[in-house]
Amino acid sequence: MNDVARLAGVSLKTVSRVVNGEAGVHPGTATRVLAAIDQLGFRRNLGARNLRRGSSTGTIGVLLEDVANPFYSMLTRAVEEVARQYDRHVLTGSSDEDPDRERELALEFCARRVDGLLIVPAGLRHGYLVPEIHAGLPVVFLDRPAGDIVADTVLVDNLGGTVEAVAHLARHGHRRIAFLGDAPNIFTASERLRGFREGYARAGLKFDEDLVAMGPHDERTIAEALRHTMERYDPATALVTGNNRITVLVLRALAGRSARPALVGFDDFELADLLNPPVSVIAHDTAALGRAAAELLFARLAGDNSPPHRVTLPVHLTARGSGENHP
Amino acid sequence: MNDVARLAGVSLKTVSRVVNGEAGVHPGTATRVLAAIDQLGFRRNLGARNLRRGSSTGTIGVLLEDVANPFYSMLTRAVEEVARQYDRHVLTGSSDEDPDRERELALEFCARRVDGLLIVPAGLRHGYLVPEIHAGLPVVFLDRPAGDIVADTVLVDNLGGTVEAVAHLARHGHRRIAFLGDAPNIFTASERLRGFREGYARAGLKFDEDLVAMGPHDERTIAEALRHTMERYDPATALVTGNNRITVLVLRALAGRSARPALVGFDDFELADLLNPPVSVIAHDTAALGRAAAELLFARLAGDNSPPHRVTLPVHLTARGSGENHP
DNA sequence: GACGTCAATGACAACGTTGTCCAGCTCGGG
DNA sequence: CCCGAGCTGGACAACGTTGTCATTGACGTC
Repeated sequence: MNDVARLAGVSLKTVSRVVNGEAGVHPGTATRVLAAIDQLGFRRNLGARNLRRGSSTGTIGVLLEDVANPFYSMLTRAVEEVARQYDRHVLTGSSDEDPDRERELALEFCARRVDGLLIVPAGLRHGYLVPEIHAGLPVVFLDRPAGDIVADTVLVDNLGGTVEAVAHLARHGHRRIAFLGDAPNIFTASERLRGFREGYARAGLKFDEDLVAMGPHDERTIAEALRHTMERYDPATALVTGNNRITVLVLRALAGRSARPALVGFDDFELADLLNPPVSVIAHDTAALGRAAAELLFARLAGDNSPPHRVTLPVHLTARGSGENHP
Repeated sequence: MNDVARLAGVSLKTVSRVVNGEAGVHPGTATRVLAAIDQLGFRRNLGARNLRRGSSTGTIGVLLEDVANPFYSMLTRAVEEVARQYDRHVLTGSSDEDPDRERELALEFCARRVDGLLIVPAGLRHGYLVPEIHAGLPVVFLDRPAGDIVADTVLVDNLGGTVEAVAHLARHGHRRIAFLGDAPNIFTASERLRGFREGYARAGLKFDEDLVAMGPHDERTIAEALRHTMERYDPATALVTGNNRITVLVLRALAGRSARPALVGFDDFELADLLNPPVSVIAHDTAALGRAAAELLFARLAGDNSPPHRVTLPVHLTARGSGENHP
C-alpha cells in the first residue's frame, strides 16, 4: 500500500480511502491511485484489515469425519451455501473420527479466529471448548451431540428411525432381524441401536443380542457379521444397517448371493433406487441438517443468546423393495 | 496477551516468549504465565502473528464446482490429506461452474493471503490471476487447464478415455454409438467429445453428429437426448456418457426399460459394480489427481521454479458388463 | 573490589491496515 | 477583501503479535 501511495504520489491514507470506496477523494486522485494499484497488482491484506478493524475474519470452521463421505460432503455444501448468504467462507477439516485430531483442529481454527464452529464431534469430551464458548464463540454440534457440555445441537431422529425400520420389517413378517451398526462409542450408532431394541420391544419380538454386530466395520468384519447372523440354525431373515457406509459394505458382501435378506439401511444414498432390488432406507434431508445447523450458528452470531437449542430433524422410511419381501 | 501479562505480573514480551516456547524464561515465571493464560482462556491470534512475522497464513484455497459431487469431495479429501502433511489448512469454495463466482472466490482467497491456490476452473479467462502468480502465488489447475495463461496443470487423459470407450464398444459390434456429454465450453467435455470422434475414426465408423448431445444436462434434457438417439429408424445401440452425473441421470432415465443400450460412462462411481448390469466405466484415480496437484503446489511452495508442468494421469477402462453386450 | 559474563526480563518498533483528527485549499457570501 | 464552510489530503495511533536490542542483577574471576 505504501508502494501504491508512492507511485500515485499520495499518502497512504488516501490509498486506503480509495480501496475502501470512502467519500472525499478527488476523482482524478482516485484514478491515479487505481492505476497504481493495477500496475503493482496490489491486493489489500484482509488479515491486517481485520486485525485493525477488530472485525470478524469472515470464516467459519467445519469439523467432520471425512469430507469424502457423501453424507458429509452434502453437509459441507449446505453449510457453504448458508455461509455464503452471510458472507462467510468455510474452513474444513476432517477428524477421521479421532478426538485428538478434532481437538487440535478446533483449537487451530479458534486461533485463526473463525467466527463460529460447526462440529460433527468425534470424541466425547468437549471441555476444551468451554473457554472459547465462554469468550463468545458460537459452536453448533451437528449430527451428534457434544459429549460433556451443553451446546446447540442439530440431530436427526436416530431412535425413531430404527424403531420404524424394525416395525417395517416386522410388519412384513420378519421375526429375526439383525443390526449391523457403527462403533458403539459413536452417538448415532448407539442411538440407532437403542431404537433397534425399542423396535423389537414394540413389535413384541424377542431380542437376541447375537444378531447385533457393532463396528467399526470394514469389508472383513461385515462379511464376518453376515456369516454370524445369517448362517446359523436360526438365521436372521432381515437386516438393518446403521449408516450409508455399512449399507454399501453389506450390499457388496451380499452381491451375487441368490437369497438376500430383507434390508433397510439408515441414511439414503445415491443409486439406492436403481439397485436390484432397490434399497429401502431411513432417509433424512442431509442438506436440511447442514442448513439448520448453519442457520443456528448465524443466528447466534447475529446476537441470539437464548438457551442452547437441541433440534431433532425427522426421518422417514423410504420403502423401495429391499425391506418388503417376506421371510 | 496484555491481560495475561498484567495478571502474571510480567511484561508482554515475556508472555510471548512463553507462548512460543522460547528459551530464557525462568521456570517459575513461565508457570505463572501459563496459569494466567489458562485462567483467562487466552489463545494467541494467529492472524496477528502471521502479520508480524511475515510468515505464511498456513492455508491453501481450493476452488471447485461443487463439494457435494463425490468426484470433487474425493479430490478435496486428497488435497486436505496432503495439506496436512505440509501443515496447511484448506479453504474451500464452490464456484457452481460460474466464472464470476470463481474469480470472486479466488481473489478473496488471495486477499486472505492463502499460500497457494488449487483451481478446477469454471471459466476460460484467468488473466486476473496473472498479478498474483507474478507476485509468487503458486496456482495449480486441476482436472481442467487454465483458459488463457500457462500454469501448472494436472489432468486426466480425457481424450484417450473416450477413444478407448468407443473402441471397446466397437469391438463388441456396435456401429452406432451416442455420446451424452456436458456443456461443450467445459474443457473435459470438449476433450471427451474429441476423443469420441477420434474413436469413431480409429474404428472406421461413420460419425453421425445426430448421436451427440452436449449439455448442460438435467433429467429432462437427458430423457430428450435418449429419445432422440434411441428412438429412430437407425437408433444408437450403445452410449458413452461424459461424466459421473450424466451417467447417473442416464441410468435413472433408463431404469425400467427392458432393452438397454450398451453403456460406458466416464468417471467411476460408487456402486457402479452393484447395478444390474454393472456399469462399465472409464475410471481414473481421483484421489491421485488431487494428491498430484497438491504435491505440485507444495513443491512450488518449497521453491521449485521450473517451467510450468502439465501432467496427464492415465485412465483405464473397467469393463463390468454394461458395455459388453452385443447389438 | 573492579570487571566481565550470563541469565532473565523489558522497552520499542514494526507487520499492513484503518479510524481520528487536523491542516490547507477553494469558493461563495457579506 | 475577509471569513467560514466544504472539500481534499496527510500525520499519527492502534489492532495483537514478535524481533531487536538494552537493562538489570547475580555470580565468578583476577
